[in-house]
Amino acid sequence: MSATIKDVAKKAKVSITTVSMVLNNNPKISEATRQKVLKAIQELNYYPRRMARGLVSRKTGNIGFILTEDHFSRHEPFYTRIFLGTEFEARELEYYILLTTVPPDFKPNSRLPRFILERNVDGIILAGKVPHALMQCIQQRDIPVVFVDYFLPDENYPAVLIDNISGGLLATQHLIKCGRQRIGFIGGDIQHPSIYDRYQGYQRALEQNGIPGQETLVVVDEPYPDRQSGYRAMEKLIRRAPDVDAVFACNDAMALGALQCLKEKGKKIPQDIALIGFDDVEADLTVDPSLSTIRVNKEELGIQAIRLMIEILNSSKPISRKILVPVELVARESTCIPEEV
Amino acid sequence: MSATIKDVAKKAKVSITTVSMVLNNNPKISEATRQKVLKAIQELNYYPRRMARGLVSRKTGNIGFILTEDHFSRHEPFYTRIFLGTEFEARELEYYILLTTVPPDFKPNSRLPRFILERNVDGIILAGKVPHALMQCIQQRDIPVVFVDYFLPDENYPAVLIDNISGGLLATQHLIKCGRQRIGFIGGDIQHPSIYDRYQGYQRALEQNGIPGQETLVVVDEPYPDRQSGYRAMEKLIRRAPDVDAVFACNDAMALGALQCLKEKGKKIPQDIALIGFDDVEADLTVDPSLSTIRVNKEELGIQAIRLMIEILNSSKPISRKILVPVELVARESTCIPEEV
DNA sequence: TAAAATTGGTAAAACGTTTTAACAAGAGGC
DNA sequence: GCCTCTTGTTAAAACGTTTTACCAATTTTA
Repeated sequence: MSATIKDVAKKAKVSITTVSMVLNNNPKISEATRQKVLKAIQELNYYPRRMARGLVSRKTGNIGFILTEDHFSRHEPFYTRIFLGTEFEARELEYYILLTTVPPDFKPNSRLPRFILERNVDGIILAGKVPHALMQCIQQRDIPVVFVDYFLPDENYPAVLIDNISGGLLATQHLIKCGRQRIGFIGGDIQHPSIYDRYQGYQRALEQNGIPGQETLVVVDEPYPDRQSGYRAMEKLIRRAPDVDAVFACNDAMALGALQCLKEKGKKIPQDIALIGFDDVEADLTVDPSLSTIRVNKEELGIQAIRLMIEILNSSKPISRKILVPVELVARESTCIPEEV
Repeated sequence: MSATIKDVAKKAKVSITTVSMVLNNNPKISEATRQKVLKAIQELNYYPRRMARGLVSRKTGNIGFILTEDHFSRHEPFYTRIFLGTEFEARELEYYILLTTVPPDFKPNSRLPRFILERNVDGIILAGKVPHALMQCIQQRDIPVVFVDYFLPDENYPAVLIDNISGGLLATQHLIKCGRQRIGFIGGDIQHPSIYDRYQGYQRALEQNGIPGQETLVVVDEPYPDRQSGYRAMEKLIRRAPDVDAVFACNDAMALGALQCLKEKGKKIPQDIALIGFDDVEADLTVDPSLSTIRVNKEELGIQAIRLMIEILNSSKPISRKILVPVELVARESTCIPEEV
């Protein structure tokens, strides 16, 4: 078996306590003994076991990452990239990430993620919309949390968020610059803070340009923003407002659904209708025409979440900062009329 | 504080040992006491702490995942997808993955991954080529390992591998079916088992079709198979064999470099030269013409690795099975001459 | 110079489990 | 009716750290 703290103490002729104090950089230890202990540690190739340490210190060195099942699949690149961002940064800052998913319909008596039951994380990152019942369970065990790309409007939790308002503004301004005036908005549940903010940006851009908003141009009655709902919303929009000449979809998934719908209806994009999404996922480039969008740096969201979490873990007082990650317009074929050759 | 095993024992009026035995499904416990204990556990909402459990049982419930730094970045989708595969499956089988990277030039006295020093994993998955010095360190601590997409030819470790020979065969047969006869091969270090096997498949396909192999058509003196080396290898190949009419690149990164080179030289693809890669990464679709390739199910590699690892962890005797994950031809524009309209 | 404070260190308790060894109580063999 | 086996349970040791409470020696204060 490999060396334990006991072996080090014996070799350095000091007590176990002293070795522990050296390990934890306790300033009460004199330089002389510190060196003595350090030498023994090196000679024995000693390194403290995480499990022994964690049992008494109640620190695990792990950060939990929770998302709903529908947000973690090989077809959902968005949250996966955020997760990878947390992995990048956690590695840097000497933490490990434990990932788990929960069912979207998590009930108060559903089985909690194992790492919570086992007390195997110091804090939890919640990515995307999380079931409210889960939040309550976490809250009552008071484990520190950081939200990513979601937050509860009433409560004051720390969160890392996309600058959705700016994104909505950018997207809509771009459509206006392309000469469009009848600009539609299609979204999922408008109660979702991200979608709401993107909608706010849309509204503000219209106002700034003196374009009157119109209810018929806004379709936000789909519960979940995916391709299917994008298709349906687009169908509805074009039925209600046949003269629509541009569409801002609340995310790329819906935009791609809308694109399919428009193609089937024989609309030319962008000539008849310009289309812009939000997120910038890989699929945007594989469709024809390629999809303009608002680029979100997904890894950055994860990185910031880890930094914030670790700041919280090291702080004695509560922190409830919100961090806004900036976005960027990516103009592609779906909004830019190609030069005639 | 939340309940401990002690509280359960007190409530159920049994010893701590008995509770522990119930938790671990020890058959020596009578049904009556088992029920009594179970009831107490439920009433107290008890769940054993991982850290306490792990300290004595010497099981962590974690599996380490190691790759070299250059294999884990946002521009390297291949190994990232394998990693995600392990996350998918580990979640299913009640393990957590701890990810870390090591420098490609890991030296015998380099700092080992922290989870090894801390004894915080039950086994380690090694993805891609790993430094030999690292392997030796792991070996002498005898931690179970599973290789993914790499193995040491001399040693007999369990491994999950791509069916590279079949892939090389498929790719080359496809080029032959497209009517090509002067088929080049460009690869990185031919010592690398994956590249060697792809080359073997290439050779076999030529043989089967009675096409003589020619040394001038094979360029394998690049050390690392990325875009730059693909560009260089292609330059060299076309200089040595100007009449080459098809190229099989050992992976998509090199193929994409080769594609760029060919375009700059004014070659029409696939008319003048057909091109096929290996791996199937996202970028294949974003280039023009889109790149034909051999698709590797990267998540599947990760999934199989986890299954194999857990089988090893649960087995008393050593297992050194090798699993071959099948591949699939994906014919795109870079090999298929488009119909004239 | 005596009392108080500081410095550098230690023994022992604690963390929450599993594992080991031992032990009653009852069953079966003779 | 004594011995041996089984069955079910337990007390205590062990796992490898950190934390707590205390102590002796030195330095500072009054």
